Amino acid sequence: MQDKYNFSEIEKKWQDKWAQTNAFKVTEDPDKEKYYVLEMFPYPSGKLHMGHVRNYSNGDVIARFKKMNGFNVLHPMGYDAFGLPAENAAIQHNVEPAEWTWGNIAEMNRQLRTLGLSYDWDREVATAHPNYYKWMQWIFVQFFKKGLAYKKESSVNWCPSCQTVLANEQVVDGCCERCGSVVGKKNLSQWYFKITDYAERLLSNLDQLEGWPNKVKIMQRNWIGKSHGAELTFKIKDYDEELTVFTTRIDTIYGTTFMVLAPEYPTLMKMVEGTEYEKPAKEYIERCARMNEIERTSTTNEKTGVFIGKYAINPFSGQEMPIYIADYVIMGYGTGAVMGVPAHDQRDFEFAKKFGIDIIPVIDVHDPDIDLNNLQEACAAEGTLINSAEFTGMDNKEAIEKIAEIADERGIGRKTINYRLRDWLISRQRYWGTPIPMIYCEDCGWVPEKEENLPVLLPTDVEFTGKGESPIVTSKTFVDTVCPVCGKPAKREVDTMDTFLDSSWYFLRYCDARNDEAIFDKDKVDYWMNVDQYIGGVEHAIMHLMYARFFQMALYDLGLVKDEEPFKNLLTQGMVIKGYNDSNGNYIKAKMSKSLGNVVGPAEIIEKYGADTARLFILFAAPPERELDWSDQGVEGSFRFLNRIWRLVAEFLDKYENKPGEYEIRNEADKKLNYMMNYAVKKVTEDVRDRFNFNTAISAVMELVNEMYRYKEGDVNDALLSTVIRKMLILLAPFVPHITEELWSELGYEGSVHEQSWPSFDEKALVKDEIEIVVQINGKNKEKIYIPAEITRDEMLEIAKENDIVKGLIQGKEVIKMIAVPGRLINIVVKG
RNA sequence: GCGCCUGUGGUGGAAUUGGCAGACACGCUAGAUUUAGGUUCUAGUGCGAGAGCGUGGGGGUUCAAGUCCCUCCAGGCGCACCA
Repeated sequence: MQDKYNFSEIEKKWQDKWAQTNAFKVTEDPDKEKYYVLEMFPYPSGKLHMGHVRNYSNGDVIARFKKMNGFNVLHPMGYDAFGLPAENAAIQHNVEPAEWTWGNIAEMNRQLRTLGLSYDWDREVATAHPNYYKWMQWIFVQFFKKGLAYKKESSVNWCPSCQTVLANEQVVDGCCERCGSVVGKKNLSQWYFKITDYAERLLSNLDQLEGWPNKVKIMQRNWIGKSHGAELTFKIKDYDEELTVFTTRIDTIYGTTFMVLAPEYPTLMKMVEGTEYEKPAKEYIERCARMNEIERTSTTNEKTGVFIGKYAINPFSGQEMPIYIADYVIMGYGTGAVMGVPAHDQRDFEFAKKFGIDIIPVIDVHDPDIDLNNLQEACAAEGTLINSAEFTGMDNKEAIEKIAEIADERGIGRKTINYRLRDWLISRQRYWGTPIPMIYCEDCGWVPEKEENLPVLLPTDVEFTGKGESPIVTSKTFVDTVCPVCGKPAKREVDTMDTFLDSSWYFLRYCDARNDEAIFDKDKVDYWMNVDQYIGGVEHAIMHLMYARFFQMALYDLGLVKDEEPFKNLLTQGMVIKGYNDSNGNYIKAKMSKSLGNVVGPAEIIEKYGADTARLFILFAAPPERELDWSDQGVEGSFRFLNRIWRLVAEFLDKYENKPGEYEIRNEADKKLNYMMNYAVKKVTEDVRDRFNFNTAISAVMELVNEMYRYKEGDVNDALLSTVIRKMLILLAPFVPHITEELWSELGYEGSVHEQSWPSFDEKALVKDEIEIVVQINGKNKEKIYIPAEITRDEMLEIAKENDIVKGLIQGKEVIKMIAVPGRLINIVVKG
């Protein structure tokens, strides 16, 4: 055996071998328990970064561990291959998006293989491949037929830089999630998915997702934004229209002194038409329309608005209340109309102050610090109703129920629920995406392409200008077609789908990735789904993870899958960060990024130390959910540990014969090593299986290796040492697959270390005869005593009291209490 | 503003059920090996001269608190004029 740990040679050798033998191919096996482990698939940018390496290393440990524990493991990989960068490459470098994408995928495949990951490559998918997007279009058609896809014109988020619309979820702080440009508004006719039909299920199912991090569930709950309240209808004085508002505080109805409509309120202009209020209203609405999302939603803005000359009638008090337009009311939430209760809502309070509207307190909050008749700010607390006719004196929670009930009886309102979640806008004015398989016919309207004609292929005769509409309109072959229903000339939809659709069901396609006849075979999906362990970054907490849940539910309703939820357990891994010195020389830790110059590429680490070292460092430096602080010195340390193992095995083979099996425990040294070995097996098993604490699992093996180094300097029991080495290699195999495979073969073992079953541990070896017990006096550590392990509480205390140091410390003092915790400590409480 | 998370040596982190704080690793110090550097090996390494003191600060519960409760501070994340 070579003295030197020649990682590059070893890693290449085994990667080739695994590829040739298709080592990680799996098929359905009803006799075995299945385990589906999935890492979020990458966008094929062409270059792997450390975040990818961390993601896939985590998944690979779990996959290999589960396989060694007897599970039939599905561990696939693929590419989220549609998207804007390919199109930008086309504009900037004049390369076809397809060519650019397939080239990147080939390059990423090569890089992924250098990491030694246990994927079943036969199941690889790429969403930009017609074999994949054919079924994406098929799903769209099913959704359309079920009424889940519809087209409507409305004011949408428009990114002026990407030249496309964005979903609500893709607007972050008023800016485009992708490019950071300030998002504007535009009226366009676009395709939507009715995700709001699923709001309640998306919300309530979260409770069943016990294997999901709380943080993600809370974020989804907030995003869905369920709000209990009531709708209430107001008549308008001398005008034949009613206004309906949504409110969570119908108990404050007697404190309502004005009404506010959103600038986009549909019948607004009709209300002011031909009156003196038409001009100011129009000006105000236009001013709002010009504002971008940031200006519009800034909470620091002073309230603005204009009176429209009409009065609503409070259905309970009969009072006439002026109606205003104000931009603090949003058309997208509730009804776009709000009842103004300045005494008990801060925004209404500010508005009322500015416009000199009455502030009538109707809830007594029983707080001596608050003067209800001279409020300095709105008071939103619970309390007792005042100034509220027959409801005065009622508890406000009771009043919420009662008033809604009466409104219902009178036919002017009812209890209702509102969600913040909006329907999902899925059209994109882009080329490099799945074509929406819809056709517009003058007579038949929007009709889907016939299923036998799918896929609707992306045309290749297009020009990439980067301006305005979808580049597909420039195709001479795509747009004109015939109506699938009546056969008359018709036009195809030129927009493509949001790429988040592609990634909302790829985990299902992996179950049967090469099926040309159907989206997938139901038996196969029923066997593999759900995903037992999903792993990815927390940045996907809302969009991807909610869209995928929506798809799964909709497909469930179509009878295509057997569960409503796709991902049983979710692991959200932390970012990879690295310290750097900023322009002032301060040391700052931040996410690896090109602009900060604190990037370490996987390729350079693999070249210098090998994939096993890169994996080991990443797995050892922090538990998966935390941020990972990149440290070049830490990488050196991991490399050192692998060299240490290499030398240990080399020296062993030099001196002894490898003969694992029966061995005798001859002395204390044997016993200690045997203990450490069993302890490591127990620790690694439990840390990986129950907690994904890979860092502490690795540290347990490090302790074992340290013990082996001590042990080999003494009287060596070669059968025992052979066994320890064998088990150590198996324990490390999921983390560092190449070096363990090489050493396995050097030791003369048949087959692959990765085919071995996971070792068990001997409980008996973990029982110690004598244990160390801490003796505390008044809770302070004073002495350590060694006592037999099997001993009663009373015997423990006797031994402690006989100890000279303890005796001295309690002499002349009154012993008040003695506490003995078997196996841990003794605490003697004394006075005086 | 609301919601959530995190604060432990010089550094990354450990302490799983309230029971020896600092496992393991990095770094550092000394020594050995080496012509030298590197590698490797050995010993030491929370602070303090010491009794002691130590898990962001303050308070509490308990025989016992990194862990439970209250409160404040700092950093991070999410949502945000959501009626």
